[in-house]
Amino acid sequence: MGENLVIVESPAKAKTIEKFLGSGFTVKSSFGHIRDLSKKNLGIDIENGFEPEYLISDDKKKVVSELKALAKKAQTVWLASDEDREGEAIAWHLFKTLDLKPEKTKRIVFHEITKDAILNAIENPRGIDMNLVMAQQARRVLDRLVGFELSPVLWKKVKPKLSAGRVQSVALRLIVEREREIQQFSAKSQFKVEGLFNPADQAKTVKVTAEIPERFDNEEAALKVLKSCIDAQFQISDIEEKESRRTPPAPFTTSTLQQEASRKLGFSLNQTMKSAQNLYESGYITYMRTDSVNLSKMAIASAKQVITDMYGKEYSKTRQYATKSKGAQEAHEAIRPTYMSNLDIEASPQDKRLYNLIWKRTLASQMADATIQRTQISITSASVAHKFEATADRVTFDGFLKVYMESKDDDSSEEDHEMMLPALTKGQQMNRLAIKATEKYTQKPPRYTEASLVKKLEELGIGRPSTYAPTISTLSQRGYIVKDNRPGQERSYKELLLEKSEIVSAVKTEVWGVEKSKLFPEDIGILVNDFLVENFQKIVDYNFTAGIEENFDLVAEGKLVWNRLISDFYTPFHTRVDETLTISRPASAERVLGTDPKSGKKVLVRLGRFGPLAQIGDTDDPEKRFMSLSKGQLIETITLEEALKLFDLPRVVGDHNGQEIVCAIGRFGPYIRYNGSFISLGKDNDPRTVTLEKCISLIEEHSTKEAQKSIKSFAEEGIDILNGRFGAYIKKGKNNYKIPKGVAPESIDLEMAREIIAKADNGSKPRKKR
DNA sequence: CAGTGAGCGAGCTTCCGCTTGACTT
Repeated sequence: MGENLVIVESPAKAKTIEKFLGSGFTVKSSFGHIRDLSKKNLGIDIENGFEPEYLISDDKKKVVSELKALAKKAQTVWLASDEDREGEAIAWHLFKTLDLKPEKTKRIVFHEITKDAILNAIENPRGIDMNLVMAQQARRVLDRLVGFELSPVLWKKVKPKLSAGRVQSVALRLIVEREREIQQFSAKSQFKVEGLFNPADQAKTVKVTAEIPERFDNEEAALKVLKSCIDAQFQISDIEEKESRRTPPAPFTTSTLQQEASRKLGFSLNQTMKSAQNLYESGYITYMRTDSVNLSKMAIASAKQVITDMYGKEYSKTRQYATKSKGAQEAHEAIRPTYMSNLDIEASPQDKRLYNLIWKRTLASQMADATIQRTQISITSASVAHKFEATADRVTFDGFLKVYMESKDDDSSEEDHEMMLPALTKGQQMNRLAIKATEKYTQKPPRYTEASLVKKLEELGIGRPSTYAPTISTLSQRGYIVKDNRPGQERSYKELLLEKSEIVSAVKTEVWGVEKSKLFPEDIGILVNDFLVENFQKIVDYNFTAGIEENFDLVAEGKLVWNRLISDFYTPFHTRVDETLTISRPASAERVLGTDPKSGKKVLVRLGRFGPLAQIGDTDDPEKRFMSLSKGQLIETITLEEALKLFDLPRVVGDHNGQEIVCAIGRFGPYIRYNGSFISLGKDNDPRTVTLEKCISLIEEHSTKEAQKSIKSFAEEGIDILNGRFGAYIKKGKNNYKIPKGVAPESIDLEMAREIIAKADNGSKPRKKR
């Protein structure tokens, strides 16, 4: 046992550092925070200066007792948690919890996991920075007060089990407000005019496309331009050449990695973080929860080596990047490969793809600028009032573009100039081949993806690398938002085409508004957001976090006392909570849509106990009818026609073997109910129009599948052995039981099945249902 | 698992940020 105990936050880090330090040093991990406020109650003594009551978290008791034993034996304990607010607090909680002696304890920090950095840190220990610890305490207490006072207001005024908080409520607000912007948006159309030309002295196959930069408000204006082109003689009036440079993007932080993995690889936030965790634990990349774009000297040097070897010296350019995001704490390096020379790693295909992305981005960040030659030509005619322009970009030196090109969120960008231009000269005659005017619609604001929401949160300085993905998961779990795909709609647009000397007009159709993996608010999310915006304006203000962060910084600098800050915040906040509880009525979303032409009764939509519903008839009407709203329908936007359509279901389609076939839409989409079982209709069948024949064929398909599902059945006991998604299992009534390892499902007899069931029922308590 | 949408009341729900497993019907 070494005489020195070093404690870091992450076990993977501990393993690496232990190798650098050698004998005499034991390196252990605290697995993050070890103490926190009680989960059961507020955990803050408000009367007594907001004194927090800390408890050792249940899942940390084992770690703490292990560390305590090791600390007792050690000569010196080195607290090596991260150099940021949270890390400093972890060091202090360790100091308190492990009963460390000041004279035997040293606080050290390092930003990169290299031998030099760590040895240097050991040479330069310091004490625990109590101002920074108190800044963290202020952050923690404020978040607890907001979360644990605001959430109960929602339970009383909206619905139980809901939640609100400094971070999640702002994230929700962004999504709800964007949805409203989209709904209020009305697309306008304008005409774009493009021409296709052939340089007079070149082969007929040589063509140049050019566009009039202005847009035309209506068809008449576009037609006028086309008419003026009929007999026009065109020539090149101007050629301009410009050289521009492009610089590579900075190395990855958590947020930019999430964005690029989403855009380039189609990964969700959780997929990205899972893969990154795997890569980190295997030692392939540096720490994946970081807001820093900094690279270690060693990383920069080895990137330079790899670039020079692979592409030549002219491709290398070493660069230091500066973090510009608000509230960054920079305890770690950027996310990069641990060894740049590691091109190929052993990992799952998904992990490999992410690694490859990180490798390329890191390498590119140390490469030369790309130089781009932009050629812009103008084609004009004395008889046409507008000029046509064409732009072509030619990469004269690819530089970093050899390995990496950053993607954009907005995929409909018209900024590509990938077109090649033939050799042209000023004054050259251009034969006009065709001129086309196309009606173009303005684009609605884009819905957020998980990744673009993270980008926005980071810009606002809200949330941290470790919480971006969990925050969005929480919003989903509460039913506030849903990640969904939505089909597009068709719309028509006009096109005018001039060829030879005739203008032909046509109406064409395009599909627009297709949404893939976008975040949509649900009715309950809209209701909660509106309630918070109305009653707690300050908390959901986009600048609230930024303002409070400035105060936390003052605490960290010793210029402000932490509980003074909390008290100034809490007094008005708590008053507002009390007022809202006593004064305001329960929040409900209800909209009257009109009257049902069949019954003459009122049609309304509202939020019921099981979600949004449409209702025909007043609440006191004993014959009132209910239907749940379908996926994608919102109380705020549903029309009377759409609501009435819901009542076409359930629909009796017909009879089969003397049993009724009924179609309806449930929680999991459209289904058939037949003979007591539910059969999915799938996405392609509309329950309102599906034929009897189709239903019967689906029922038969379903029953053959069911037959294959069963391995064995002990009907008299109600026990079945079935094939499921995760392999064979035993089912009795509504409960499922795992088959022990090594037991062939076919070999189970009734006796064995009973035993397995009895064992499971007596054993550990059933897991809490989420 | 998809049918529900009364009402009473006890007991519970909930935050943000650090960190990994355990476990999956």
